[in-house]
Amino acid sequence: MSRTTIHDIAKELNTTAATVSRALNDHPSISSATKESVRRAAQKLNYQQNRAASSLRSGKTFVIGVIIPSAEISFFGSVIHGIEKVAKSRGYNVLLFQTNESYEDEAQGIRTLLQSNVDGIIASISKETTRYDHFLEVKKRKIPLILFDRAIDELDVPAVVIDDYKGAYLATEHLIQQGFQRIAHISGPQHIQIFHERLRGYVDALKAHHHKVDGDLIMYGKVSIDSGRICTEQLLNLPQRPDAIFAVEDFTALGALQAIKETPWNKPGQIGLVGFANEAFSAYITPGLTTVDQQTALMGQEAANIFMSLRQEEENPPEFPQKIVLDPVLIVRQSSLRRKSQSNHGGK
Amino acid sequence: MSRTTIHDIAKELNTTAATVSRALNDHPSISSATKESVRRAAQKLNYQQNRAASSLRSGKTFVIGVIIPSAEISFFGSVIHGIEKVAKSRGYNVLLFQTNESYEDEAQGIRTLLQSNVDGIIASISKETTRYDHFLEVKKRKIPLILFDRAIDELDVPAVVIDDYKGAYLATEHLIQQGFQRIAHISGPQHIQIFHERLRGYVDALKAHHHKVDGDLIMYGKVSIDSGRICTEQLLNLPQRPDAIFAVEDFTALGALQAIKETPWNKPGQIGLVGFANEAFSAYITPGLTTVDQQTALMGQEAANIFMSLRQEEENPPEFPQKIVLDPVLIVRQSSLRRKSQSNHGGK
DNA sequence: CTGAAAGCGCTTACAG
DNA sequence: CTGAAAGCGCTTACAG
Repeated sequence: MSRTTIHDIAKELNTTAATVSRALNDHPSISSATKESVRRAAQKLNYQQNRAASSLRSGKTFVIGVIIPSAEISFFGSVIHGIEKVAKSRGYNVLLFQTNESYEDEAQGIRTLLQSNVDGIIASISKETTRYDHFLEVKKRKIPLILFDRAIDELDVPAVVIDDYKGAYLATEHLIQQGFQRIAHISGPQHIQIFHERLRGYVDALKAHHHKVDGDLIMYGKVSIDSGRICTEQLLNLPQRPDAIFAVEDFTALGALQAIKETPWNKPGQIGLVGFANEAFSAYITPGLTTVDQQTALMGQEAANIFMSLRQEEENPPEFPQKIVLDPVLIVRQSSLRRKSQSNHGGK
Repeated sequence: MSRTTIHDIAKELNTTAATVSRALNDHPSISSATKESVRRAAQKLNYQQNRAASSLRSGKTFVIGVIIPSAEISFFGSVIHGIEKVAKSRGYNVLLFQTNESYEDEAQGIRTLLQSNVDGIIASISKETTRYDHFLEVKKRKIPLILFDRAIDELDVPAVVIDDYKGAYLATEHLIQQGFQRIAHISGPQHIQIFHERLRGYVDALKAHHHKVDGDLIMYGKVSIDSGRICTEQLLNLPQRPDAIFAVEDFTALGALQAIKETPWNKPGQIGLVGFANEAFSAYITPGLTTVDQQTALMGQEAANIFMSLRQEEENPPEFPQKIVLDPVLIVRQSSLRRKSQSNHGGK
């Protein structure tokens, strides 16, 4: 009792496999009567196409390979969601590979995806990766490669990123508009581009609103809860202490919040706080954390959309790789509202 | 400049494709000298196996299909992580399909995976699904099917679940041991098995410790933040109000926490609280939420392990499907510690 | 509108 | 230990 093939259907209908294949693929030169009877027979015999055979012959697999550091990180889970959603709607499937931030695993992943003849690869580069030979191999084989979030300009491939500069600008401007006067920033390592961009956005927003940029108010942390706490303690001990803090991302902001809460002279709402990333916890801590949303699911969708458009233009690919820069979205919650009580009363 | 095939390697070495294939697959009857030279030539020519061709001929794809409601839910992201990790270590890849809790999408997913000739399917059933014909089709084709978390006994297939009864028992016992006297439970809809099991665990723990089971202290909520808040307000207005609450899951617990904080007469630490699921936010709210961890990544790993063992025993499959019940892990944080100050001072 | 035939790149039973 | 040959299930250029 082996699987039904197009030959079984052909036999059933006294026709040939070629006709059956064409009918099932809705080939224009097949009469609609034939198509109808083939479809009926296929249904009756419970036929399922063998994709391996189809792709071996046609060269198309309708599979998109996705390479991410870890599906356990909610950011990537969300991006995968967006990618798979678009892929499915266009008849594509997603083959998933995790790198655990390792270069070796990433190179292995690329090899596997090439062996699987994926029609394209969407990837976010591992932290550890500094050589790009595996990605160059993908380019050499003319397989569409799209990067997201952690993009590498040097590779000269399409990418979807978020506008970190603008997100930081919006966050800082919001604090200014709330009336805060001395706004500090806890940044991260400057060799990582996104952190540097956020610092630039902070500085430019201050300048645009004629606020002084004070080097004492800029800390370089290690991007963690502990680091956020430590930097904040130092900031609050300054002779001229800040009245608001923009943290480079939400975990840093969380540490900052803990330090703020422990400060004896602090009253709720006295020190403004904004984070970045809109992590899962940000809405649920007290006070709710104002932050910058990165539109993660949209990022995945746009990456998949670029892939789809590359498929269309296969014969004459665009001269310059497309780069999509997503707009960050400021999410205002209680942590940045000035001198208001933090009671949740009546909140929902 | 098309891709290198085994014929190219054979030509290079004046041998045949058969020998090259055997050498690359480490076939025992090939001399090690031949294997070595084939491998070298393969490397030199940058050969990558064509998996479509291989699996068309051999019938094995080394692909595991995974069906989940959504990768955006951190629980599933974490399970995928576990599955992919084990799969990769054994040379398998993961083909991902999301159902968005829809029966139609789920059936479509199964169809796609069957067409892709996956070697096995690991799935968590959509909330909407009440017919199982698509899963029966998988069984009929003798393709290993493993369910996790949302398992269906009726299908009679292997499954990995968590022991909800035990998790609830541990949570309740912990509150008893902290010295709380009147412990309430906010449950969920009883037609969903996991919620019913948690209620049973709560009741049995009370009984085992000679606590009275008071129907007034058992609420049936809708499993959401709002519902947790509403149920808690009602509980705290009882003439004989509870001094601790075990919530059916962390979002309900979060709502409960909000209600507790707003209660005027409440002092920190006076009302004990435990949740269930160890959601991403649970560690970061104030006070930190004591909860029950579901070992999500382990759940994925175990599901993948079952698949691997089924592969081994392909010829004589086990008579009864294997069921793995994972041990829940109680994570104690501040929300359940009795009459202690909630200061974070010195915490890390 | 349909058929006959070749071939995608592998694997593997059979023969030596 | 290696080779010749068949075949997995499709698709598609060519012919009619």
